Amino acid sequence: MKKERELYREFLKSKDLKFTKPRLIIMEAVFENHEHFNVDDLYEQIRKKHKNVSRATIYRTVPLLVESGLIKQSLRCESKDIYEHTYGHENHLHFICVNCGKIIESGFNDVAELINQLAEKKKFKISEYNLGARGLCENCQKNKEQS
Amino acid sequence: MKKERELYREFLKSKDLKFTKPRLIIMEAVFENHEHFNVDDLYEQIRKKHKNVSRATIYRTVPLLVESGLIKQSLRCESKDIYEHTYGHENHLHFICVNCGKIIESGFNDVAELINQLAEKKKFKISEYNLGARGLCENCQKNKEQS
DNA sequence: CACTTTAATGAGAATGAATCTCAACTGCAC
DNA sequence: GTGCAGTTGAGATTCATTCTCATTAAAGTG
Repeated sequence: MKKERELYREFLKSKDLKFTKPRLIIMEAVFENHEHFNVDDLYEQIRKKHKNVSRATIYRTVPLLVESGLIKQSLRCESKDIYEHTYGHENHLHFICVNCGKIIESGFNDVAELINQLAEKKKFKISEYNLGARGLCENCQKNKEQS
Repeated sequence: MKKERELYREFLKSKDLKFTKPRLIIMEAVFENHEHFNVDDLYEQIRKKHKNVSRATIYRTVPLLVESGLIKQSLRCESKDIYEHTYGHENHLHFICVNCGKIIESGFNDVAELINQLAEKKKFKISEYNLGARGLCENCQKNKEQS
């Protein structure tokens, strides 16, 4: 958390943006818990402690966190944008259960390299990539069988 | 197109759904041109020939085409859901230019297998997966350098 | 520390993609 | 052809996200 905070502060400074209270509160909330979140959940979480941080500010701050490289946008889930931590986390693959919304992660090594090779061939400059699969998690498979 | 149509008809029958004129018009429009589309573009395209097909019907029909396996949902682009053909097309990777919206495709062989292996480990049943990268296409890289 | 400038914030309004409603319509089985 | 359940069109509605604007607060300067 300490390091994230310093990186964030430096990022803001480099962009001539102010290190404000709401921006700090939101950043701390992001790194407090989950590795995946959407703005709505984040808003609820922040509201428990800070009644006066508005949705708009969260929507304005999350893209800053993305630009700073601390988090990245992930696949959508239930028609909401979701985000995940990147700082200190390896690239990974998401298995998203279409029934219960559960997100299962799985590491991989080779895919990143493959993608980079292909991008180079197409002269495409990657800023971010996503790899995700939708389907049913173990539990939901069992439940479906029964019914 | 013939085969798509037959597959679609069979699919509808198997689900006790009717093979209606709007469902045919929409399906034909989908396979007429693009391999990538969003509902808005599809609506405009259909409107040129058929003034009385409504947006709602397109929004209702596209999920049927997905369920039938003829198309699948792809990564979002410019805050709209986009879809791509699957029938007769191999799996591929998308490079999406965040500047001009261009979608560049690239084939791959190994990723699918890797994903399936990982899914099996996690006992996850995949119905569909996506692999996409955002960044800048060749043109937009050049333009950015100049300005 | 007070001052000044300029960006950032909160609250609610606005936007826009996607979904829903419901009366009118149409496949299709008989 | 008849009947009926599933479909449709049009517009209303929803809901995530973005915008507006008056108010507030960083943070450099003297």
